[in-house]
Amino acid sequence: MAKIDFAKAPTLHDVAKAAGVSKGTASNVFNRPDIVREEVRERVLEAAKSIGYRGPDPKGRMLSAGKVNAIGVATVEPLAYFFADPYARVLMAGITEACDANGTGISLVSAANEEELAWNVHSALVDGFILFCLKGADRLIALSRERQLPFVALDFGTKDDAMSVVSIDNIEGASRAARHLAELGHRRFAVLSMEFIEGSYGRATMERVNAASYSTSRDRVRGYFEALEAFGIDTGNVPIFETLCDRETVHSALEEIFASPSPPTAILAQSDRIAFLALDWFKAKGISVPADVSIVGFDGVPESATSTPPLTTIRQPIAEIGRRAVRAILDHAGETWREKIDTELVVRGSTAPPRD
Amino acid sequence: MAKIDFAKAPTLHDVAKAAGVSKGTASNVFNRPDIVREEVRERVLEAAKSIGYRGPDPKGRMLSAGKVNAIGVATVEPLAYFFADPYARVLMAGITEACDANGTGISLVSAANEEELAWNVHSALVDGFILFCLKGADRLIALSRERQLPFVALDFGTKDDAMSVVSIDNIEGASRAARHLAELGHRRFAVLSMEFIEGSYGRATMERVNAASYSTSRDRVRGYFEALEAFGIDTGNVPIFETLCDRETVHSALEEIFASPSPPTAILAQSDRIAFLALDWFKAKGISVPADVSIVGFDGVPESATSTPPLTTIRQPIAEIGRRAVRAILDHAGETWREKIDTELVVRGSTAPPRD
DNA sequence: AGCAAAATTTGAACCGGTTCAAGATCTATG
DNA sequence: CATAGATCTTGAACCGGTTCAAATTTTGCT
Repeated sequence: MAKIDFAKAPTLHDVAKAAGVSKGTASNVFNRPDIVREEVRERVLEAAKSIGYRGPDPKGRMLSAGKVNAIGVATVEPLAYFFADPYARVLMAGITEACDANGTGISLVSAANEEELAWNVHSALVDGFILFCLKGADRLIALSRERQLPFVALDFGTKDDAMSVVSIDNIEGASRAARHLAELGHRRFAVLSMEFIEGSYGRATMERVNAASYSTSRDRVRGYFEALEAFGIDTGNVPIFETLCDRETVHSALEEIFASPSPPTAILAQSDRIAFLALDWFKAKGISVPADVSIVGFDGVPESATSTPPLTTIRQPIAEIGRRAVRAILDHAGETWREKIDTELVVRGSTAPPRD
Repeated sequence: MAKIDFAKAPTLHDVAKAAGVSKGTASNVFNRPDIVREEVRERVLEAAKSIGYRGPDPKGRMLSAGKVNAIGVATVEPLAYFFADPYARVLMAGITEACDANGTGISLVSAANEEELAWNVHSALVDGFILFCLKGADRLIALSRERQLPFVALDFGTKDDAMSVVSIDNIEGASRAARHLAELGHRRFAVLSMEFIEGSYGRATMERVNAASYSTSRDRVRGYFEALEAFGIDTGNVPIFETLCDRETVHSALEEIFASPSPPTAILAQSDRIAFLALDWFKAKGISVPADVSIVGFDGVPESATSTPPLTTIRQPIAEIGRRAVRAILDHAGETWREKIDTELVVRGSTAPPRD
């Protein structure tokens, strides 16, 4: 195995010396060749070639430029999350697209444990962060603040105004979902929500909803109820079940919901993932969707188009969110940029009028 | 919108001045706090806090350290490819896992057009590259060489010895596939290959195979034939069809293959993707797999487990390849590191004895 | 108190470039 | 031929840290 000595790489200074010019001129040869006399330019280029210099090292350029031309996408999940989760993937597609168009690089920063995350956020070579907030958003935000770089949080409801955010209108989206079902004639509902408070699940009261630390879940409930009330439905009777978006909590919520003497004919699921888990449960129980019960999801991940049945859902323009986040960093670094993007109801096969 | 002035961020120098110590001491406070007298340490920390200094800027650290603690994953596809392609995703999962474990960051570098790619490779702030070679591998390799950083190419057959490579044994893997079919009793085969030469497709002669610029395709053919010959099968009669891994070229190859008076009972597909396209075609034609014809893929992407029927395939340890590539950069920078990883036959539902 | 060893702190050099005011050289014109 | 103006080149300052030999301060002991 030939050992190559990467350390001895020649520097601009070496080139300048070899060509008998100043460092400044040598620098110009590579960055503004037009202002250097042709003869000198060629001499420098030749010298560079002869000593094996391939152009300015980005490390040096970066320091003096003060920027690295890359943005970091940060999350609390392990790095692999970016490539595994459907929502994350579509989002990243949008982010990468916008970065590509701008010649900006992307660094993935994350870490399973708190300490490493702090280090990673503090030491990432980036010009700004896009915070992919799931759990642990607060920590992530605090760390980003410390880093004193522009950052934008994604779709994360927070009361914190002093922060850039690109998000969707959860209330509006949720109310679209509920309105759709109500218009189909449904009158008995149940809500399958994401966590209101980290780690909690089970039947939730409206107090808990209002005390939510995750405003996304809270807003979606509000949106649902707003629409239902417009149809004269007593939302006090609509059960809300908090889940961890996993099989166990979703299924046990459904057990409880359908143990009722007058079970709902329509389910409002706060995410597609929850909806898919519900579809599994219905299938296992021999409950037919949408004949026996309708369900609408939220997010509009690609899989929602191909599930059985295809899922009626509220589509977030996920990729667009990614693109806008990049633009927010690139074009609005330094300001507090807040932007809300519209959602869209996508009617597919999981909703139909109630059996009556 | 409050405009925050990110430019005025205080530097280590400011802190030192404010605390009345030298820059060197201030630096030590953050990097080797133990060697600084407690009283001084606290004075510096206090000064830092009071002027809003949050710790050393990684840009500066990086320059003097000479390394950035991140590796670049480069490909010629647009960035979004990393999040879209199943093979890429599994690979990235492996890469990220290894990086995570090492506290190393990941930068994605790519570009659709040649010029930008060159710029991106030259200016990426990384300590080394993993080259995700698909098309355009040569350019990518040339660029990486120029950058004079350690790099390792992935699963890319090349005659070039002066380069680190982590790859699988294509000959061995392919021969496993063929042997499996031969052992089931098949005697009439056809090969659906990937490109031998960029952009070409259609029936291929053995000359073309041997002249392949993509050695992966070539080696797989060699592996197939090696195994078949061991069963006394005359490989001269086994048709090889080069495809672009897309619907059109795969389907037209199959049209031609099955137009024969004695069509094959077994198909050797050089990638799962090709195999999936073939499954589509068989389904459309009412040809039953594996009753009428058997097919084995190559790669073992996750989808192969859930296709209809589930695909018998040669599983590459894709994630492991990613992990090893990271280790190669991290542990063997500077040497020419070459490593071959074993494949594994995964028997599922797309192969059965021939109808006879 | 006196002195050597141990513990800290300093200051300059360096990492690899970019930038720009000032100086040097060249060109064109009267 | 002199000179203003245009064109190049230089050299020093700067980007934000780290490092280490040398200088300084403390500490431990007699």
